[in-house]
Amino acid sequence: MTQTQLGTSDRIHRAAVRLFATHGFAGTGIRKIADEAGVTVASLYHYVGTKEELLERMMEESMSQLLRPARQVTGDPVQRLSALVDLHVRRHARASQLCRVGDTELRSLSRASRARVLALRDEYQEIWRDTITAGVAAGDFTVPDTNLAAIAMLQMCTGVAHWYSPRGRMTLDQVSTAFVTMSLALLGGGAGPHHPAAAAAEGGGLA
Amino acid sequence: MTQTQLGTSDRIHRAAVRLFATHGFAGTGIRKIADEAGVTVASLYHYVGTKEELLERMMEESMSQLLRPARQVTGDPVQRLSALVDLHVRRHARASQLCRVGDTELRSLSRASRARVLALRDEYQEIWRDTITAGVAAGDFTVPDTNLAAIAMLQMCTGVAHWYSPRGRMTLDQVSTAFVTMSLALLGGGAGPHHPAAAAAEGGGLA
Amino acid sequence: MTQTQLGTSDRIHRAAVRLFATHGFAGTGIRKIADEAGVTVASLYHYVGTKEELLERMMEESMSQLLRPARQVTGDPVQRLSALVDLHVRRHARASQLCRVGDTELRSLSRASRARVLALRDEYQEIWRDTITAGVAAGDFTVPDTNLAAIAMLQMCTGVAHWYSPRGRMTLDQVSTAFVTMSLALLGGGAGPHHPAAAAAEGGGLA
Amino acid sequence: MTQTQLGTSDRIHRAAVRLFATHGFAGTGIRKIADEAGVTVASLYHYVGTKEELLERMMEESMSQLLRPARQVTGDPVQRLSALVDLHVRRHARASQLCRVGDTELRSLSRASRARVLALRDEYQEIWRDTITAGVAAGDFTVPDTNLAAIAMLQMCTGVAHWYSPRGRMTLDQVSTAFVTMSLALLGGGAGPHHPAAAAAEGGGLA
DNA sequence: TATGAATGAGCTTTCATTCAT
DNA sequence: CATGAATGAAAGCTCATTCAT
Repeated sequence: MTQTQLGTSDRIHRAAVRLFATHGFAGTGIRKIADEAGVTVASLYHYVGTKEELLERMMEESMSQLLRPARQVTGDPVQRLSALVDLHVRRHARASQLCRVGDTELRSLSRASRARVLALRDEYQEIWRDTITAGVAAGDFTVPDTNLAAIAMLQMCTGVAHWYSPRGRMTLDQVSTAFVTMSLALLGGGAGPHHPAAAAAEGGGLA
Repeated sequence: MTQTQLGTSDRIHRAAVRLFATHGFAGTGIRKIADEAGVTVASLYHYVGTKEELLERMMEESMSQLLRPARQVTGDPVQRLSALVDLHVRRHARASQLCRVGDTELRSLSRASRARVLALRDEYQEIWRDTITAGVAAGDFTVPDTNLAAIAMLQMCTGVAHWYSPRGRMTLDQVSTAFVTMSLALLGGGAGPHHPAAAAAEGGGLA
Repeated sequence: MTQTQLGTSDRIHRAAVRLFATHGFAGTGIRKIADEAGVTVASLYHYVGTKEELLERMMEESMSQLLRPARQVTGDPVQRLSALVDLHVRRHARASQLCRVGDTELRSLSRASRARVLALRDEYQEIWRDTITAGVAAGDFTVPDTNLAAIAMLQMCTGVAHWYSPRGRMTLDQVSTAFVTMSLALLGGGAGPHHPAAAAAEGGGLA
Repeated sequence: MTQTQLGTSDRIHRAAVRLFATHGFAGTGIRKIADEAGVTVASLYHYVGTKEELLERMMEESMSQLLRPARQVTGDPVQRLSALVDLHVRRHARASQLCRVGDTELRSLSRASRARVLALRDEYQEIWRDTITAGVAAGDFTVPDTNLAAIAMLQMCTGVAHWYSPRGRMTLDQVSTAFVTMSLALLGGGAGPHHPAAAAAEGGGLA
């Protein structure tokens, strides 16, 4: 019910995401996209413009949908870090194809739009870095190097997009919980009761 | 001075690695490879077979140079895990282009050679998994899920190939040490004195 | 005047027939076909598929246009044989280029479509063989070997495609009559009044 | 015993004949010829020169080995015609590959050497025509058109190269006899005792 | 809104040939 | 004698894109 009768433009975008994720931007022809979306090539150009424009929109969407919720994370460093991991993991599991494209195809963007996407990414990483820095300052975390830890954890959580399947061995909740646990461990803090899902499930108390 | 007079075949392969890493397999034309290597297109075909054969050789080399030393890691679980992280990080820092290709271009291989590379990769991951399992059994590690931990750590260490630069803020030794520390933390074990580089540095080994 | 405004696809096919007949399939480049047809190479591919598909269509058309009328030949063996020779000679004179391609380029077909064309050819030859066999049974023909005679006569009549010209010494009617005469002689029957053209000319048929 | 230790040049020529006959001149690469002959490409050039030179020698050999014995045929028209058919059929059966190349690849020759080969072919056809003309004058043959008969019969006999196999249903003697019989029938003369093989077998009398 | 037609530039690969050793 | 190396040209085919209708 949420989305009946997908619009033509959306159909094209979905097809493109699927194909870019599977074969890469350079490895995907617009003919294949049009076929997959069930439109003619000329129609494709009518709706979405250039192949690169398709990618640009995809990349910016990919990054901003990660960034927007991250901006609103609040709480103490442990809570914030947990929330960031949770958001990142869930999004990379649920929108894995889009996330994979976002991760891989920076190189395929024009200089101008690469800069735009990089700015978003930098802001996103900054949020992670700041959280860790705050946690270290508060004595919650102990890491060899703040920046390194941020990058390492981001990479670790991003990997989810490559293997998660809703039909897999673990539920998404379990996966997310595990990643929060591992992340907090990595940061030298105990794997406390701070997992957002757990918190939500419990009813919120610190316990 | 270390390597004078690179052979033509090697020059081609280096050029291909560089370009595949930067623009992807599909995004790289053989003309560009030939140009970069300083040979004509026809000469390129005299030395290497198809563009895909170029990739195949690259991928298999990439995986086996990771696998070979990993097979010979010994010691208790903590030592072994530390050594695996060290090897992985160092290789991804030193041969970052090749490693990036190895990571990204599985999709560009034919079914047959993809299977061959995947077999190597599976063996490699198995070594990590086994080490973690052993560490858990020995009481050294505590993880939410062994398999998940292995994948997560691999992903985390692989990321090094994307940002490490010899002219960066940290030396490779520092980077490696930091990753070992974070890995052991993630596994719930203390960051003891087991880092190979550290061990070598303090214990007064041969060199 | 007979055919105004040839379609693009037809222009391409005609050009291909002309060139394949003259230089052979392997000796003809698609660039030359496109030039000859007055289109760009890319346009050529918009209309026809592969170069091989061009040949396939040509070969099947070549054989079926020979086979279709042959299937409907009726009368006593002498009449039927005369009609077969007449049809074969006329077609090889009128569509000489297509027939030459049909004769020469079986080797250039893929296994699959070669089989398809060979099936048509076999059926065609079977009609000739059956006619001769019937004539022998009826006492009209005397040949050393039925199969040999069929092949020999086919080859003989096929040759017309190599030398006939509408501006030559003999009219097509004369050529056809001569081949019917020689064929019946070869078969040991008199060159009676059974030539289709002759019959039409004398008997005062419809036209 | 007749030919042990084939010379390199001969090996190359045989390979070329085989391949040209099967795939055509334009469809055969020199690399394949070299491979088939077991030499390097450079060696091939050392021994036989250009691909076109290879074809030229082949074509001229093909025609002159047909022409030379034909020049020496003697006897009355029936005997001569019978001998010509016998020679043509036997050669096209025994050297079928070379004959097929000779028949098909005139188009692949340069203008100059095509002229040379055509001169030989014209002389050869002239012998056939003269024989038929003489037979007609002598009252032995009756044909609608001398030239047409010559061409038709040549084409008919040439066909042998396309289907004869030493492991086939009929011996070469039988095939040749049948073609002589059919030829004489075509020419309106009885299938008398003039077949060369038969004559040789009998001991020569007219009977 | 929708599409068939059209195209220049590019793709990967093979071609016949030469030449230094 | 023999060969690996090298090459410009051409092969068949696909590319992303435009445009008239």
